Amino acid sequence: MPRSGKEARERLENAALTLFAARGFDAVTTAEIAALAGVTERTFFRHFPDKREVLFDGERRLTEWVTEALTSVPAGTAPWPTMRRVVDLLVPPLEANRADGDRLAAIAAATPAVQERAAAKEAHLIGLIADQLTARGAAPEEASLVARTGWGVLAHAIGSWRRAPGTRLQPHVDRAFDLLGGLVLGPQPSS
Amino acid sequence: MPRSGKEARERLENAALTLFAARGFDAVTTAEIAALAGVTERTFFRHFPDKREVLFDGERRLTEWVTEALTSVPAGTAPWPTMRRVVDLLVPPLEANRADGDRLAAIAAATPAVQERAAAKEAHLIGLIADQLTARGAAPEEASLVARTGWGVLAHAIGSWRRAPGTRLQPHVDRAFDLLGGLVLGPQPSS
DNA sequence: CACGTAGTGGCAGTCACTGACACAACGTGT
DNA sequence: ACACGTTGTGTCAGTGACTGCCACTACGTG
Repeated sequence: MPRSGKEARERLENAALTLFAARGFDAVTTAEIAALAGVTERTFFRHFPDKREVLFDGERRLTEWVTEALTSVPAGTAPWPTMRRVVDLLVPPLEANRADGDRLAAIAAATPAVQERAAAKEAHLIGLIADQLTARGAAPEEASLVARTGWGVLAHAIGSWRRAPGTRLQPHVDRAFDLLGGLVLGPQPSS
Repeated sequence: MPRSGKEARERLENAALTLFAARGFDAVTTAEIAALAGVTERTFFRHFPDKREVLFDGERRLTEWVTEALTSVPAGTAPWPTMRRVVDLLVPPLEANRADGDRLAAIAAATPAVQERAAAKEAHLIGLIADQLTARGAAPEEASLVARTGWGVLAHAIGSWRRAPGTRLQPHVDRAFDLLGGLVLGPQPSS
């Protein structure tokens, strides 16, 4: 009885998150998720390519935020300032969806398989940023390094933000960028 | 008939690499690998926790190289110069084992599951470096950022090294570090 | 009211991976 | 020479993620 197709997908997602929260990712079977959502296991795999992907449904927006941030930066801006601006633009949506991020981080911390998927998504996103920077005129080599480093700074900032409850993300981002600048400049290697 | 236990493991690894090279990772079953190695499928899983891990057996040495490099840096050295030195020390072993790295990269490029595992291993290694930097007296926040960024530079250098056949790794590393320094310094953001 | 389409159920099957038990090869001590 | 613990292995049954195939049912459109 296909009401709209999207309803089933949402029921599946809710069922999965509920069960994962209650018993952990590994102790839940896809059949159970489907049963709680009122559909068949087969239908689960019609909406999600695999069991882990249910957790990353909200992360699709992250890609959109990144793309939107990139297009909003004036053309002609150099790669590194562009990346810095993109990170700043990502702060508001990330703060607004902290709950989702925390939930995913909690499950990932307890589930290697989920951790792997998260790491792969991150790597993929870095590649996407590098491609878009290149499309904006940056040298490919430079774009890749900027994307890696800039995202690394953001990821680091998010990490310390998560470990400091009650704080805002932006200061962590600023501190991380400042720290990076100080490191690369400060202790000048003699070689 | 346990000759030494290690023999079987090596036969399994060779069998797996042979089959993967011939037909691709996904088209090979663990039963086939075991059969070619002259053992049972069960024995395969006694030597390797899962199918993908056969590919990363050589990567165990990477962790050792990193640890050795870190311990060889004189105590008291600041985090960022330490990281820079570690990367330099990793160049020789990485160059010596380029074939292994290329083989793994080729399979990973064609197999998402292997790519995921590689990304996860990289993330884990970054965490390990951060921990060891912290143990050497660095502030945890600084250690984490240094490990992320330094490894990012190395990964980027390895990437361009792979795309430039016949070149040495060290120049790519030097160029990446210089490029990073120029970026962070050069175009000073007005904000 | 016929008709194409999208979403679903049902089913059989593959494959990665695990637990439990029994057995064979070795090393060691007596 | 013999008992014994250890280690590596074979065998078997089982779970669970994931897929292909076919039939069916709701729905929108003309």
